Amino acid sequence: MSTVSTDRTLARRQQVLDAAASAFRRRGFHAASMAEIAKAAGMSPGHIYNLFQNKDDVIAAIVEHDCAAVVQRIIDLQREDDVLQAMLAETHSAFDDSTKVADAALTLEILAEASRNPALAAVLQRAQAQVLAKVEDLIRQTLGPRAEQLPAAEITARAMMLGALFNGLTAMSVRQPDLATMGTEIAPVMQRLLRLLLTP
Amino acid sequence: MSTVSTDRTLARRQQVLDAAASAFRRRGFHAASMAEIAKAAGMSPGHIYNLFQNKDDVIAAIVEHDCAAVVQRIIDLQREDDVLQAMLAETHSAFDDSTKVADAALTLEILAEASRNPALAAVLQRAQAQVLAKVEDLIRQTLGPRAEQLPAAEITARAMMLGALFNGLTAMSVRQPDLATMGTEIAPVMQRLLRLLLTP
Amino acid sequence: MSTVSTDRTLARRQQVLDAAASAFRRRGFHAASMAEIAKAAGMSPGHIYNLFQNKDDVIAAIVEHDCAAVVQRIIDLQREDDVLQAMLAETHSAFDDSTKVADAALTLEILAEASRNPALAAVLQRAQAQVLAKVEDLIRQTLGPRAEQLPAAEITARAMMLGALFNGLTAMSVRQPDLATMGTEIAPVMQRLLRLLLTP
Amino acid sequence: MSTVSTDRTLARRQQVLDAAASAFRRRGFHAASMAEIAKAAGMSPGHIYNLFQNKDDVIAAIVEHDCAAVVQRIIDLQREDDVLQAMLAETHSAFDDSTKVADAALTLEILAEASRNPALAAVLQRAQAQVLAKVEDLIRQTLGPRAEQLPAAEITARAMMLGALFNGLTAMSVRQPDLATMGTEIAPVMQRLLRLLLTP
DNA sequence: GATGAATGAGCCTTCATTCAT
DNA sequence: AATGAATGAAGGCTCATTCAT
Repeated sequence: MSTVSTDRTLARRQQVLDAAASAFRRRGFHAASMAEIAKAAGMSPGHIYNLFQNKDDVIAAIVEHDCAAVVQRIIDLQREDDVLQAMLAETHSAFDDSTKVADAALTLEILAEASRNPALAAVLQRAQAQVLAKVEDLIRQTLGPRAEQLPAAEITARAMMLGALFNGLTAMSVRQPDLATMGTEIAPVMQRLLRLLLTP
Repeated sequence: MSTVSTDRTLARRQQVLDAAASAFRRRGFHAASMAEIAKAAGMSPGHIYNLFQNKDDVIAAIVEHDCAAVVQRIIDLQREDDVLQAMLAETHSAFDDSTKVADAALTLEILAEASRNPALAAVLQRAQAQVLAKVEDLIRQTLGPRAEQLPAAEITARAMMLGALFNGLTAMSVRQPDLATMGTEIAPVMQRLLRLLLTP
Repeated sequence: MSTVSTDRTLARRQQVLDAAASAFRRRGFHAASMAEIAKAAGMSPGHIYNLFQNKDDVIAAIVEHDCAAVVQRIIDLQREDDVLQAMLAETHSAFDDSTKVADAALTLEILAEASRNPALAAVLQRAQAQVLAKVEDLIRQTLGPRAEQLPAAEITARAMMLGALFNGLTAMSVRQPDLATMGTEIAPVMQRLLRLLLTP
Repeated sequence: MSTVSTDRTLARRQQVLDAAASAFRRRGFHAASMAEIAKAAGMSPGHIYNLFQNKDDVIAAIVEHDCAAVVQRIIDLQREDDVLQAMLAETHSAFDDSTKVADAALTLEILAEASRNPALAAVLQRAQAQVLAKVEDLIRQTLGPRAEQLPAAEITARAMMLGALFNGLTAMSVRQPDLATMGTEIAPVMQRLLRLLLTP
């Protein structure tokens, strides 16, 4: 593993990440084989080991990449006129959008894996720190001027609970897939919860 | 696989379930081998297959068993004077209690597995239906007489969000294990959320 | 293994033989498990080992039993007015009768097994000696008075070739199952071959 | 499993086929383990699965290879001055040649296997079609000019019975290995049968 | 940089057989 | 005589990883 990263190398890495993300989402982390990923990435299995240390290293890179995507989505959210409404829409798609459901599976598997793999846990925590900071930003924004009256710990706690809420919906989308059927009923309750976390 | 279950057979099954639950919690579902479980259960690998159809069947039995435990915990909760306080205590232990953290890993892995294993998904959904009903009971109780004024769908939605909240905390305990350090800060926010779900 | 054989024991043995023959025919010798046979025979797996030494011993007993059936069929044949026509009918059923086709599979498997299992080979050869003798009888009968003019070795050779012919048809029924479709075309050729072996 | 086959890959495949054929002949299809074959082929068990889909695929390849060998032997036969005499020699070797006897075991086992394994059955039937066609050629040749006067179905029927005869001898070589002792006696009868099938 | 042939440990599962009762 | 719980060796197969080229 050389530390120099030419453009070419970076592009090759990205090919692997794209292929792996797709394979992991489709088949799960354990079920997706390196051979399968290599094929989808248009290179030999051996070469993946020139770009990544091992399979765990690939998933770690994906976690970091996904984290960036989450951060970006929060940034997008900040630009919305009605943040709360936008979040509700997010809630719905967690159950309706099949892509999101597939994502849920991978997210859960990564969390499970991380709870037993310290290296992955470290990556996840670093990523989480970034997301948390961004969510705190968002909350400060929705709070408006009164944000300054609240202690930082309160903001952090709200951000955490917001995270718990969305992660929990991911879990529930597996536990109760038929949720989608009665999805509309959830909105008002979710709305009240969000308001409680986002407004003074 | 006989359908009759003598006391002896039941005890043997339980030995496997205990050994498997421990192994799954310690090493994960995929990493734990049947040989390992058999050894811990004090029997031969082959004999496990006289008691269970296969590895999936073992995890399914564990899911059902865990579901019963959750239902029981809710029943215990209903007997508490201050349900809300008891729930807050539950929240804390999710981060402090190392047993709970180990449980979290298994829970997440089961959810991930279920999202790609229809048989397990079915078991999980059946279990979930029971838990949901019980949580609705609990909510009706905390709502008191005004429960009758709320539509059933509202109660269900609250129960679901309560589930999401606790499942979300499980996920967050992996994402941010250092949460325990600042655990106390979370309590007030959690308390407000719970009150919103449990009171009129 | 006691050497005394009460009526009850004999009956129990027969139950096993019937169950085993059925299972072997249906699933093959290797694929049929002792547990499966025990169930079909209405007894425990363990008890089979009170009646037979092992799985090979069961198949050996079946071979002996089948041999007796073959001998009986030859005796029946001898009573026919037109032996040759009766044999032709036999030829047809080898392809048409699905029971016979299943038998063919077992016969072939037993032969394969015997070629590597000396004990089974011995049983098979003893059985074969009986069948051969009976076929020689049959040939002598069809030859009529002129049988005495032929050397014994000639009769034996004819009997052997008759055996080869029928065993060969068994093999061909696997190699070319579509034979049944054009079965009628074979009759005349078979008839000539049989006449060559059965008449002076 | 790539569809391209380099020389190297082809050679490796052949190593497996040789090792497997030997192991199957020596120990039988079910008794021979992939590990055993891999060792004899000078490679790891895992690598066999880069060259063949599974154990069945290996036996299928052997069947195809053996079929080609049979076809070749028929071609050789066609070049003989006295086809009938050459066939008689073939008959003898079926009992005398220990290689042939070992072959017999494998042949029988393959037939048994095929009768319960549709994929193998398909391979066998395709192979058989080729052999049958070649035998028909041979018969036409021995019939000489009069072949044209016979209907195609008659030729086919003769070819089939010829196949049955040789397959039957294979079976008989297991049923009655002592046949070799009196082998000479069989020749005249066999000769007459062959003449009946090969001449007008 | 890139290949892909090759490894080999390890997994789940089956099943003939035994033995305490 | 009869049970059936229990064994444990063995089997086919997968796959992350390596390394000669």
